[in-house]
Amino acid sequence: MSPEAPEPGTVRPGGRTARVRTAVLRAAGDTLAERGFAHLDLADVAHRAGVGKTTVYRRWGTVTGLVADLLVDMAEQSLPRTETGSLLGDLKANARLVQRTLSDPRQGALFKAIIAAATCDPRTAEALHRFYDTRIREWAPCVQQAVDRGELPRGTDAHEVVRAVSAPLYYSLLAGGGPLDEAAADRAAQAAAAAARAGVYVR
Amino acid sequence: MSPEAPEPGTVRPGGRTARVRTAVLRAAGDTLAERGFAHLDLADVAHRAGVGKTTVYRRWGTVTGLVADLLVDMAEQSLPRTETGSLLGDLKANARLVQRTLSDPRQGALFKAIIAAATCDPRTAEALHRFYDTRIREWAPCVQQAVDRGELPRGTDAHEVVRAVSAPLYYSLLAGGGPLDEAAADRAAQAAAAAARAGVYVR
DNA sequence: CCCCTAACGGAACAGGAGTCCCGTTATGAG
DNA sequence: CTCATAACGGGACTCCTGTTCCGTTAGGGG
Repeated sequence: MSPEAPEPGTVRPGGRTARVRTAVLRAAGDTLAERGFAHLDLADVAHRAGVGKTTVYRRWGTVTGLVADLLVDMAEQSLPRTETGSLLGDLKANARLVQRTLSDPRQGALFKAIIAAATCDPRTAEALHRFYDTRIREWAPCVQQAVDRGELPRGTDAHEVVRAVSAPLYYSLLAGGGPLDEAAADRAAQAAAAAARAGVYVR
Repeated sequence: MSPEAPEPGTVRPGGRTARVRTAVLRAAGDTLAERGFAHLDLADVAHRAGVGKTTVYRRWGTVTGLVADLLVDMAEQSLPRTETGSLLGDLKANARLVQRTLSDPRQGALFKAIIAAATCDPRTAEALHRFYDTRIREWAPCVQQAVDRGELPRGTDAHEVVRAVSAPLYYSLLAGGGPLDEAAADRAAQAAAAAARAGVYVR
């Protein structure tokens, strides 16, 4: 993201730099959620963060660059999954977590903006992939446990199952078609479980 | 879309106006696929279309407005679905159609750009919803036929099943995770069929 | 075929996003 | 504590996106 890598001297990630990063990323998230990707002005972000405009342009350069860094930050704060003991219970918990996130006005708008940014820039897309990878890795074990318990066929691709839970919820967010409520979340979980039991995700 | 509705005089949708619209929408699709949503300049679109810059700004105003009109145009040209006689065959045909569209460099990039535009503007989002609605309405009958044949439980929501086929393919396009090949298309179709057979989409 | 005017086109204009320059602050090594 | 310098901040500057003005072209009713 930073335009030029500092070669000669020492890097200084201490105090001020970290504080600026935190403030800017926070302001970026807020502004992105409110105004959306298209109407985002880096000068506005800088003003909100109480930081010089030049600083934002120097460290992140573009809107997509800023979003990419925001995603790295978001991936670091992954919440632990809950365990219910059954495959369907775990998948429903995951589905409802995603559903609540996307339904929330701020978070939903933020994700829309992030997705928009990712479609416009390869680096940001890569950051988004890594973000989802982190989330999926967190939830995959509950599928693997179901395989071990004999609830699902051997060789089931755990990651594919977890992705299958999220997919219809994101589709609702972006393409419309039905409200994004708990019923939709439960349907997503049940559909993924049914397909997995039928052996669709055996690799 | 048009900034102001002409009230007093007569509207003239004839010859020249239609020609300009066609040329501009074509140029918009090309430019959108090549440069993406973020780096789209309406002046560039106008130049490609061999049309005055002022005309584009007057009729469409913004990038999102132009994309919205492009979606109306795309929805009008919906291709007829194929019929294979079995539920899984029909769903696979649908899945592969979507997969081929999204895999194609031009079409894939175009859809990414359109989705980005839709996340930035409510009107464009509405146009995108209508577009998918058109497509889903086209394919829903094959699910309904399966219900009538007794392949699926009564009361199955045909639209939900069709959406379930597309969802994972769009998820792959936007969030990554696995190649967007024929195997992925077949998996999407099989998963939707399995979930539908299990009664997940009974309303 | 003629005329009114909807719609288009060129060019000048204005506003704002992003860049550059240079002085100031504060980090962290010695 | 001191100093070299990484990192920040303010403000002027540039260029490009979008607007406005007005003259020109062509659709379609009479």
